[in-house]
This record gives sequence, C-alpha cells and structure tokens, in this order.
Amino acid sequence: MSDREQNSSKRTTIYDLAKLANTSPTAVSSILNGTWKKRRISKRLAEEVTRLAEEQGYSTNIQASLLRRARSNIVGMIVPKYDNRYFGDMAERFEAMARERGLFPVVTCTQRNPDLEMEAAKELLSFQAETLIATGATDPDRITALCKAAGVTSINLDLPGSAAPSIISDNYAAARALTEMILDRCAADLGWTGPLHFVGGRMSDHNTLERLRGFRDAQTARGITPVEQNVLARGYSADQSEAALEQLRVTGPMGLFVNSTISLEGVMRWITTHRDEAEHPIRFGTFDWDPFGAFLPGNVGMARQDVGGMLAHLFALIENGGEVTAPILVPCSLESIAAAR
Amino acid sequence: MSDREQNSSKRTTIYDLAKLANTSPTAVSSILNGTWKKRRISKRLAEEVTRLAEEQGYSTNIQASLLRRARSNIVGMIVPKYDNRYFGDMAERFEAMARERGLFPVVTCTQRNPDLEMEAAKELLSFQAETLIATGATDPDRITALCKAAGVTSINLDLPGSAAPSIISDNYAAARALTEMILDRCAADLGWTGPLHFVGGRMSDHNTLERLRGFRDAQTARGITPVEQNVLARGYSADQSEAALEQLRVTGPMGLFVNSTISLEGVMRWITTHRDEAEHPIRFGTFDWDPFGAFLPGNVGMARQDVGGMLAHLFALIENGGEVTAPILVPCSLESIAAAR
DNA sequence: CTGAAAGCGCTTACAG
DNA sequence: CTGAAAGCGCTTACAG
Repeated sequence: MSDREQNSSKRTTIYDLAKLANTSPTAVSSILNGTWKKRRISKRLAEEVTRLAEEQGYSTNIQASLLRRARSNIVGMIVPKYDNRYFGDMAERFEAMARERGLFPVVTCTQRNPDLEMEAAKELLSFQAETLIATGATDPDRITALCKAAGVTSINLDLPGSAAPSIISDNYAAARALTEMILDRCAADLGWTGPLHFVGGRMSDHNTLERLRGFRDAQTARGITPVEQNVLARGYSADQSEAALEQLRVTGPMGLFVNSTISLEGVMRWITTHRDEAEHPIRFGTFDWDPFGAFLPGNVGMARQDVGGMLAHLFALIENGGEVTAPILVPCSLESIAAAR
Repeated sequence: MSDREQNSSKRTTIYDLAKLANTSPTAVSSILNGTWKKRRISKRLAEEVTRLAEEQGYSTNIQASLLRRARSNIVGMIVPKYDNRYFGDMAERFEAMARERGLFPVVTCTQRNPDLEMEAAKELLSFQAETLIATGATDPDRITALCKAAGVTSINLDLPGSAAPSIISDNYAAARALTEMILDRCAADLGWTGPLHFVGGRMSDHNTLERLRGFRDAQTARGITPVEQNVLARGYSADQSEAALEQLRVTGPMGLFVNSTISLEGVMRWITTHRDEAEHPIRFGTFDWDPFGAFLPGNVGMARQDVGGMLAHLFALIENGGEVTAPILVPCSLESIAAAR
C-alpha cells in the first residue's frame, strides 16, 4: 500500500500525476491550468491527466503556485464584525464581486479590536494580498502605514482615513433627510415639534460627527434650536445606549435619532421597559438598515447605506491602482416606514 | 533609486534583510520566527534585524513559509451567508476560537449556491487547509467526498451529512418546546387552542424535518391533531413564506411556528399588510434568534441555537482528528418573550 | 514542439 | 555554534 493511500500526510503533486500518466510535469501543469492548447498536447492525454487528477483528489498547491507567479490577485478585507447586517452584507457582496472580477477575496473579522486589526493586516500582507480594504477599523491610518511600508495598496471603505483613498457614505445628507423625516412624523402623529434626541455612536468617530451635523442642521433649518444635552453619543453598544436613555427623564412626546442598528437594540429595550406609548409616545428614525426595522413600533424610517454602490466604487478604484485624490461620497437611500394602521 | 523604492513589485525578503544587517538569511529567518535563542545570536543583532524588518515593511511570505513547513494549521469554513445573524455569529466566533488555538481560519461564503460551494471547497483544499468545516451547505456529502479524496478531514456543522462527523442542534427537542410555548400563549392570550401553522424551510432539509417532528409531537401530546395542510415549507426565503401565507384564508385566531428568521421577514410583511390584530390575532414563535425578535408584536419566543457550544464541540473534534461515530447533538435554548403590556 | 531546469522565498537538516 | 545548501510544489523561459 502506498504512502498516500495509507496516510494523508502527503498530497498528490503534478509529479505523481506525471508518473501515472507517463508524461512530464510540465505537460501536467499546462493541462491543469488550461495553457495546454498552445502546446499541442493530445486531447487524449489531456483527458487522461484530468481524469487522474480527479481520481487522486489532486488540487493545486496554491502556495507553490503563488510563490512562482508574479501576481497573487488576492484582495484582503478587514471587517469588524460579520454578525451585523451592514458589515455582513458588505463582506458577502465583496466576496462575490471580487470573484466575478477574477480576484481572490480573503476576508477577516477583527471585532473592533485594534491589536487584532494590526495582526490581521499583517496576516493579509503575508498572504501576498495586492490590495487591502479596511472597513470599520478603529485605526485606519496605522493599517495604511503598514501597507505603505510593504508597498501594498490600501483603501478605506466607509472610513475617512487621511492617508489612503476612501469611499464613504454621505452621512451628512442622509442624516439630515432622516432628521426631517422624524420631525415630520412627530408633527403628524403626535402634534409635537421637537427638539429631538440623538443616541449612539462616538464623538471621536467621523461618521457620527457628520450625522450629528445633519441632525443639527435639519432642526435649525426648521427654526428648532438643537439641544446639546440631547446628544447621547457614548458608544455603539446596545447597553451603553440603553444606559444613557435610562438617565433621561423625558415626559411626554419624544423624537429620537438612533445612530446605528446596534444602538437600536438598546433603544428597543428601553422603550419596552420604560416607556408607555399612550402617555409618552415616541417616534424614532434609524441610521442603518435592518430587515426587522420596519416592524418595530415607533420606527418611522431608516437611512440605508448603498453597499452595492460603495463596492462598485471600490472595485473601480482597485482596477485603477488606488489612484484618487478626494474621498468618494456615496449617497444613502431613505426608507420610510408607514404608520401602523 | 533602488527597484523596491521605485515600485512595489518586489517585496523585501530575508535575503534583503540579511544583506542590510550583514548577516546570513538563516540568521534572519531564525530571528524573525523566534527560534534564534537556541542559536546564540547576539541580542544586538536580533534587535537590529527586527528594526530593519519593520523599517523595510517586511512581512513573511506565507506562501513560501507554508510550502516549506510540514503543517499549515489552516482550517477552512464554508458558510452560506454572512448577512444572517446565525451564520454571521458562527463565522465570527469560529475565527476567534480558531485563532485562540493557534489555528489559521479561512472562511468563505457561498450563498447557498452548489457550484460555488464546490469551487470554494476546492479553493480551500488548494490553500492546504488541514480541516474543512461545512455549515449550511446544500450538498455536504459532495464536499466530504472531495475532502476524502484529498486526504483532508471534513466536518459538518449543523448538517447531518452521512459521510463525515457532524455536530447538529437538537432541532427536535427545541421545536417541541417552542411549539408548546406557542400553544401556551395562544391559550393564555387568545383563549384559543390550535392546531398551529408552520411556515418556512424545505421538506428535503434534515433540520426542517426534525423541527416538524417536534412541532407535530408537541401538538399530539396535548390532544391536538396536527393538520398537514397547515405546513408551508416551500423554501427559506422571505418572499416564499409571504406568498405561502397569502394563499391562506384563515379567519380568527392563528398560531404559527416560524422556521427561521429569514422566513420571519416574510411573516412580518404578511401580518403587517394582511392581518388585523383585533379581528385576527396571531401568536408565533421563531426557530433561530434575532436581536430584534423580542420586539416584534406577536412573537412569543425564539429557539436559539447554541453557537458557542457547537463550536466547542467542533474544536474538540478537530483536536482529536475528526474521529467520531454518531452525530453530536447540541441542545438549544428557548427565549420566552413577555406579552406586551 | 516539448521537457529539463531554474527559481519563487522560505525552513531546517546537515556539513564544516 | 553557524551558514551554505537542499528542497517544498509549482510555472515558465529556454535549450534542444
């Protein structure tokens, strides 16, 4: 019994296949990667080798192949989470779109942990990624510096990052439109005119600052004076948002801008346990989309980032080698949720 | 200006580093991978090389390294989607747990597309994965066969698959408990006693069949005769579930077992557009958990799969080389949702 | 046309 | 102890 039948420590190589088919490794290689037609290899031999490869469970050792080739076609992506509709959708479509373009996607998830982010970035460079996409990273510029030192293109997705080209949602415009929608529904449903509250996100975060700017401007434009103490941007987690809301003592109607579906969980817990719709009605709008958002009582609308549009820009950027000057702004769409019947 | 300053086509190697530090590639290699202590290399040299590596943006070419080493430590995983709370959570925690164990996770997403599944499996074998995990695959046995031919261990996660060891949720027990919970709440809230409806999933699917068995047995045990026409398992998509429900003409109270949060979207759309709570009240329970599930009117409980527990079994299996006879059953938990106040 | 041989960037057994 | 050299499994320029 041969070694490889006995234990799996050794996989089949082109040399094994060449021996079995009584031909050269060169011929096997060219048959297996499709370049054999310009080599005048007989169709019979090509079929025989292909059959043998299948029978022996052969698969190209990609390490050896990549080591030899000039380009890897690997494009790496760092996302903070998969378990989140926005980033999950992003990662999923990124993989599909990369494959469509003959690129090789390698995605890894870093849980918003700065150390893990750097480790993952180094890992992807080790994998010979030709481009590295960072989205939702805590410190994009550090990743960019690492890539620059290695001579690798890096691109920021939905992150402003000063050092690398970036593609970001038009947070300001969408936040402004969402704020208007909340104000409209507060007026229509509750006969109440603000000022609104804002919950979720971080003041150190570019996206949060842009959304706050839209939140304030929309109110100011309607003659409402935004109240600074109404802004509760103490983190993205559901618990932090819930805790921040619990400290409020708002009686009567309330209008709320929820900055992320992560915070929305905390908001819903707070509403369910602390608010009574009859006495203290609330209307809110959410930045970011969730399929169940439309069925949550009180939710009047969701700003949805254009993941497909952002990725289209991303791959256009990759194709031209990451050359760009100003950040690319991608508009969001706004989904309005009808009042309950 | 040197080549690598001018363009990035060539990355720094240990040979470049050796030249710069005036030492041998062997020494650089041992310094960089930590085996230098048994080589009596001076601390001064070690620090100098480390500094140079950083300065030059060096990163180990993992392809070359893996090609030379005996083991890859790569463990591949195929998931159908990232944009789903269950699979997203699974993928995220799989990566974290693999890293904790010094393994190298490579996850890829195949959109429930059988061809993509096979392609991805081959890709992971090419990457020299030592173990391949399939979850939510449409054809696990084909993947197992591929792995077996290549001498690679494969494991099915939440899939029964006859050819490889599998770890599956105890769908029967959880479905039975969930059904009881729905019956209880129909009785308490609506004074109504069934029989219940079932929506979502596929009859060709092992998990769906097990859940249906629990669904039927729970009713039978209470003296309710399950109605076969009440079972609407025509696929997982939200649209299919919504369409199936639209064909129903149920008046009065209704109790519903929702098989997956994916179907739940369709259920919610149908309830919102076609049911009036006052005239046609509905109570439902959901198999699989979503953070917003608790806030959906009418949802009385969710069966939540124990992702952490399944993964713990998975890594135990990996460590003992995938040796196991019977499928490992992992219990689910049941989250009850209080009635709205 | 076709296959032997060089070489990708590492690691490690081994000669000195 | 220490570094030159072999070799991992491929691809491809090149000699015959």
